[in-house]
Amino acid sequence: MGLGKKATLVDVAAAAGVSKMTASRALRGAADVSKAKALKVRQAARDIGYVGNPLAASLSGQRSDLIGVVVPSLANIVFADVLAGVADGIGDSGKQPVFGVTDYDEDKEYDVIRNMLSWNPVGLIVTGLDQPARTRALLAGADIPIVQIMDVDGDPIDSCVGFSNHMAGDSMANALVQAGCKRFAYVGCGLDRDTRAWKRLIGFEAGLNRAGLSFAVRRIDAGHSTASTGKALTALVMAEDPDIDCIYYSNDDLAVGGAFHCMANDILVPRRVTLAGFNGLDLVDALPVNIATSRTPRREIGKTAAEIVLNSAADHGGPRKTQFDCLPQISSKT
Amino acid sequence: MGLGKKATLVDVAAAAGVSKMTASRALRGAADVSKAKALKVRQAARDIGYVGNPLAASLSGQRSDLIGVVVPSLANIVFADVLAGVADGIGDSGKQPVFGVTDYDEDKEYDVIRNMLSWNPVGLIVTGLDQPARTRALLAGADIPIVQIMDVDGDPIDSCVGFSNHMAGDSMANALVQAGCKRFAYVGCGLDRDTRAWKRLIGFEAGLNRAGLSFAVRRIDAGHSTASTGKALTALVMAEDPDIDCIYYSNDDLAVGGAFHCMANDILVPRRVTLAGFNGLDLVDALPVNIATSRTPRREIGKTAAEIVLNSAADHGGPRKTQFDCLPQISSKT
DNA sequence: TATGATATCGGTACCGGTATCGGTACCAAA
DNA sequence: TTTGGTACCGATACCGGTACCGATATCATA
Repeated sequence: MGLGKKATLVDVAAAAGVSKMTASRALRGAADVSKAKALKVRQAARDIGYVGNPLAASLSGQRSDLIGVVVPSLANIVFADVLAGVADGIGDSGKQPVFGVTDYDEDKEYDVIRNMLSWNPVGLIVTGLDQPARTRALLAGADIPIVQIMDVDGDPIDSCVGFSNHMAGDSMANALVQAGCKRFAYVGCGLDRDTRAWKRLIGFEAGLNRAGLSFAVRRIDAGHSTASTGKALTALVMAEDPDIDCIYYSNDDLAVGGAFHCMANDILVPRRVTLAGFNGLDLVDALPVNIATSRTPRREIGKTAAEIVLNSAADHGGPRKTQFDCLPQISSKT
Repeated sequence: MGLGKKATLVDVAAAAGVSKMTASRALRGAADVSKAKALKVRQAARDIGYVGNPLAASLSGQRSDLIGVVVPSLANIVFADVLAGVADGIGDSGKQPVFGVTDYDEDKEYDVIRNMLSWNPVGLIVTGLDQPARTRALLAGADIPIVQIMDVDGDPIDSCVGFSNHMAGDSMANALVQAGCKRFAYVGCGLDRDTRAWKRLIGFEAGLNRAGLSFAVRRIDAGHSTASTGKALTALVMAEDPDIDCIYYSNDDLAVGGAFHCMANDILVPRRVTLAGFNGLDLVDALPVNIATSRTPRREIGKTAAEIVLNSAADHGGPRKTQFDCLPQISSKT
């Protein structure tokens, strides 16, 4: 198995006939190394297959090339897109993303962040703006760039990039009222944990209120946001109040389930009932019926966040705040 | 920001009035420490908020508490489930999972694995059995447990846990033939990269051949496996050969798109045409029409893989191979 | 020729832990 | 009292890099 020890920097140095220190500098592309020796070192490194030990480098240099990314869940495609965006933004900068998942659990989030911090990354990207105080303190205490994403409704610790969930809900309500919807229901899952979905709900209600309306039915469930639960909850809601002509869901997964319920029961969408979700999943585009949604710029968010981390080494211009739009996409009832 | 230096082991040791070494032992719960001092050390650590530096520990101890997990994509819920299973299997063992994504790219896979190895993890879980030679060499050279997952059709480097894609395809073909399907089409995406999907196709064809049948149409596309592409490709296939009465997809995402196409065009499923996917997504259960699928034990796979890594420290009983079943789920045409 | 500046290098001291091994202290057996 | 064993503890040497600073060589300028 482990055929001999791995090559270290001293091996490279020996092979190149220079000191360990010069080898280190050459490999890192630092200045103050003559072209000739730099070349020789790189050659030697390649010859003996030197890989480098990030552990030692980080321990010594106080900094690693890691960028921590903390998301609440991987079961939601949305965050996969965010991660892809981050990878995009990192590009070939030599940095490397590491992921942490919190399952929407504050304690787990704290642990994950603390753990990430102990690997002294160059920066941290965390989902959401509403961490509890001790987590905020932890984040604020680490003097590396912190970028909070997916939300701008609140007080960022450092930088933040996202969209306003409140406004997204509000403008969706407007659009639906404009489209002629009269009797509204809400279906959501896991709102106790997901403060962003909660903000959308509040925003939506604000929009309704402004039009003199309010929810006829509100069904907030503890289950997972899946098509199955969306289907089941939709059945419940429509049984409870058959006159409902619009249902707003906390996200597209549930809304798709609602669409399935309608299809299975020959309820015309959107003519008879309008369904509105959130995120703008690809799935929604393919659906045989039209349901409303708001496309979230998740990939762009990930990319921008990564760029902020990368740049904040250079520009010490303090925190940056980037806000994207998140407008409703909706087809008329006809 | 960075208020003073972080507490280190020597601080703890000083506070507890013992040597650095004793503090280290006490904190790790090692033997050879008196109850009294161990208690004092732990107390001191808590008092000054000592966190510990995994970088230093790994560098010194030759071993970190990381478990690397390499998956091809996060855009596919399947791997999110695998990751969840891994987290499950790790439990509170103190180990920590780190993820790497390859995008089905061999070079990227090599890089990701090499990088992970350099953090000397306790073990590696990688997707698939068909890595190119240099990647296999890399893996084999690292003397830590390697667990290859999601596939058993081939020659594992060390341990492996998964199911037979070949058999899954074969038995699905059988089931569909039994159900009365006569004229078959295949729709798949990214087969050049995803060798497991390829194996399913081969297995499926073997099953068909045994029944004296073969594909009337085969549509292999380079796009991504999404409902949208599934929908589009289904339209193409059915236009090309209107007599098709069964379509096998490389996975559920595409199959769901196919279902959407049929719903939008009033094509009865499964009466007129039977659709078969792969993975057993939750989405499929909620769908208003019945489509066939094979439920993959992805969560169990992740969990088992993690357990193998965890245990292989103890039992040096060599590689383990765990094979799950992956049987077709299909409803009759009536 | 002496002097100072500039470009390159190497020695050494860490970074924050862990492994190793050589003491002590203490108690039972000889 | 001596001997031997056990339980516990600490000094020291690393792990594999990087930061810092002093040393050397070369070359232009005085």
